Amino acid sequence: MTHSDKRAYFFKIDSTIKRIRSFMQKNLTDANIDLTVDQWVVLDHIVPNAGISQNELGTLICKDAPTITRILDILVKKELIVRKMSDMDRRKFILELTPQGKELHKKAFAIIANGRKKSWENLSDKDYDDLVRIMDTIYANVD
Amino acid sequence: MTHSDKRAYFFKIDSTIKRIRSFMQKNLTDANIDLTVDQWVVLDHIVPNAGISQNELGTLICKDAPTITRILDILVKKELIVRKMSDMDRRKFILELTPQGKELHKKAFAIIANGRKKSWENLSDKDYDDLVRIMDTIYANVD
DNA sequence: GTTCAAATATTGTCATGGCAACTATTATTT
DNA sequence: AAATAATAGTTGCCATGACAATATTTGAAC
Repeated sequence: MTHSDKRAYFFKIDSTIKRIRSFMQKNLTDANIDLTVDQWVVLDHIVPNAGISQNELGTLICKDAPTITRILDILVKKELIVRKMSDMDRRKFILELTPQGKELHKKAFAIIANGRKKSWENLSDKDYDDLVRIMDTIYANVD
Repeated sequence: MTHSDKRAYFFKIDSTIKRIRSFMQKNLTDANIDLTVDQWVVLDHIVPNAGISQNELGTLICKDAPTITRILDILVKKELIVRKMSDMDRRKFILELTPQGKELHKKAFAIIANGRKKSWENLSDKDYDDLVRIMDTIYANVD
């Protein structure tokens, strides 16, 4: 890798991820879905993990505890999820989607899936494997 | 690309970039350099572009005008850069590093260069080319 | 030359992210 | 059992990012 290449790679990834986020956000907004991309990520990870705690959710989606708290506050206010006290451990909350939450998740999923498809056009399965390997390698290098 | 792969790629990139940023930040902080990663990026792009305007800088590093304004406010307060009025166009500022700014940039550069090297271990030139191509393709897809 | 449109920068609001401090609860140690 | 440590979650502060609104200045149209 040349010197100038080394300079650019953080910035390259950073600007691309910002652009993808903005694209996904626009798709959601255009579909009249009142969710940010991060709120979507949270919703989408509660669905297959009903009853998950806030900490577990944070670990799962790489967000720290304060960020989880604040996103959940918003989702509760929007009546998309509920925090239930855990009987086992009264420090914990049990997270679940409301009926409206499930409905909105379903609607948003179609939009997001379409966005993922469009954003990956002209790229192959091997590209995907390479991307994952490169991301995982960097992740391990900076751990 | 399989369904489950499609689901994961935004999140994969997002969490990796967060980790890289945190790694670079720790390197700076450990070296007693009072700069955030984004403040570093701004400084580092004024150096080879002395006299650049705020808008041009924003375009260069993919940050919007308000973000540039606020990061520059901080850098001015830290006495690392100065905003000079443009004689050609009184709407514009001309950005330059102070002597302290140049000194800190030099010190930070060594830290960042080392971090880049470490973060890219076990990856090849071809990996870099692939990463850039994939990022550019996605960027174009969502444009 | 005045009017209108565009460009530059700033400010405001809200969402997210990192960090530290804090409360409440549970687990461990003795 | 009491003291201590660890865990779960919240709140505060500041930096960044997206978006909208604004002021100032410049450029274009007439």
